[in-house]
Amino acid sequence: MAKNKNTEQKIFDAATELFMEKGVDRTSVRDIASKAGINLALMNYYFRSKENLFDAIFTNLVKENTRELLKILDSDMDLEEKVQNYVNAYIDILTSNPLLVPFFMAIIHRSQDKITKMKMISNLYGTEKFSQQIVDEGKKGTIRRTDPSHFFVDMISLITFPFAIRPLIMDRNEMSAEDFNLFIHERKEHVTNLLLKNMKDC
Amino acid sequence: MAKNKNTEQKIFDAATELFMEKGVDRTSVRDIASKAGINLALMNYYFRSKENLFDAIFTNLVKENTRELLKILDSDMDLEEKVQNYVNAYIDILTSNPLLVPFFMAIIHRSQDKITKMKMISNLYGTEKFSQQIVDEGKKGTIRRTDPSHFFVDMISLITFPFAIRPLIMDRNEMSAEDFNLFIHERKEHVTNLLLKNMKDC
DNA sequence: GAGTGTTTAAAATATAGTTTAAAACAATAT
DNA sequence: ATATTGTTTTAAACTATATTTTAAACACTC
Repeated sequence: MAKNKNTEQKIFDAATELFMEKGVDRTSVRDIASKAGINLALMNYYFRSKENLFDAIFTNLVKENTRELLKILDSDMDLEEKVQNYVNAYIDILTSNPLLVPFFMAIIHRSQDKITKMKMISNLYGTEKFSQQIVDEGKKGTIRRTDPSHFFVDMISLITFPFAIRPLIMDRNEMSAEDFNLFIHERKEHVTNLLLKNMKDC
Repeated sequence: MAKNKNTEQKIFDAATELFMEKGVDRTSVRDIASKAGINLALMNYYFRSKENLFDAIFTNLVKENTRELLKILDSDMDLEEKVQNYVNAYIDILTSNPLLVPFFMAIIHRSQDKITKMKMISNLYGTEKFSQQIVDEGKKGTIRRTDPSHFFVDMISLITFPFAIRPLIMDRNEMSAEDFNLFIHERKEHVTNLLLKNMKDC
């Protein structure tokens, strides 16, 4: 840990951790200040309010975690390779930060009014190009005709949902954090197969 | 005697709505009182505390919404019919109360410590009997050998996740609430097919 | 050492959940 | 019909904590 991180960054980091762990509403600015080792009022000095700080953190998290995924969707790989890459990359991202999904879920539920936030997560979603590719390959006959919106929802559901219910899965199957990661790792191939098999006629 | 049942129920109902809509932590007891049209102190009179009220509501919601699903899983249908019934029943329940999933997600994230709550949701999960059935039919050769825990996660993910991101789906595809219901209705068959097809060799 | 940006301490607001004490009510026994 | 009792409701107070604002202290640069 770099020891002279500037104060703004310390606040930002501490808040990020706390928001993800305990949820925005159960994190007080005192918690943030004390975790960052700074005075209470500094949060206000750097980010006018808690809500503002939250916005900054949220925007940052979305940017950090979508770039790679969108690049894959927009690339020129064929569908099969693309799905495979997307699933792997997405699961890798989430494995290295298992709280990302519950955090986003909470935000969707929490700030339905704030369309802006919605739009940002929404971009995690399929691009036009990807949808078109599914339609095209359906017409060409390389794959079964598939509704892109259902396909996309399937894919995201299968990838992300296990992280949303991670505590339940771990509890029920008596898994450690490592066990869970193993389980999730298995899902890379499992989900890819499930999705691709469904696209093929048979 | 009739009147007090009324008040208690009014509090219970108002709180249920608010908790599901805005989340537990963003709902104040004053909100509840005003929505229920009762005095602030009555909440404490009937349910000792907000957390207590929350527990009561939560327990009730779980009970209400799992009974039918567990009955299906424990029934003597063959696997194919069972999956079909489960998917349909689950989607019907969620369609008639689209906030159920986000609410449960929030709880999982919110009260990871409270094991009891975990266990309750956990029972939404596959029963032993169902898992065994998957293993058995795999051995018999009626279906491909399938890992029950992955299968179950797949099934729940595909059913419930769309509700967790409902605002996003609606926003992105410019859907009204009705459109969304239609989309979800389509998923009954879609998800069933996806799951069943994957269990067959081909 | 004046001026700048940064940090601290403390006061002022605001809102949360909970508790109290007494009034209003309903049912029943006198 | 009235007094007694237990239940339900009310308004206000209490306690705790969250958030925002203000002003002063510090430290660095020019």
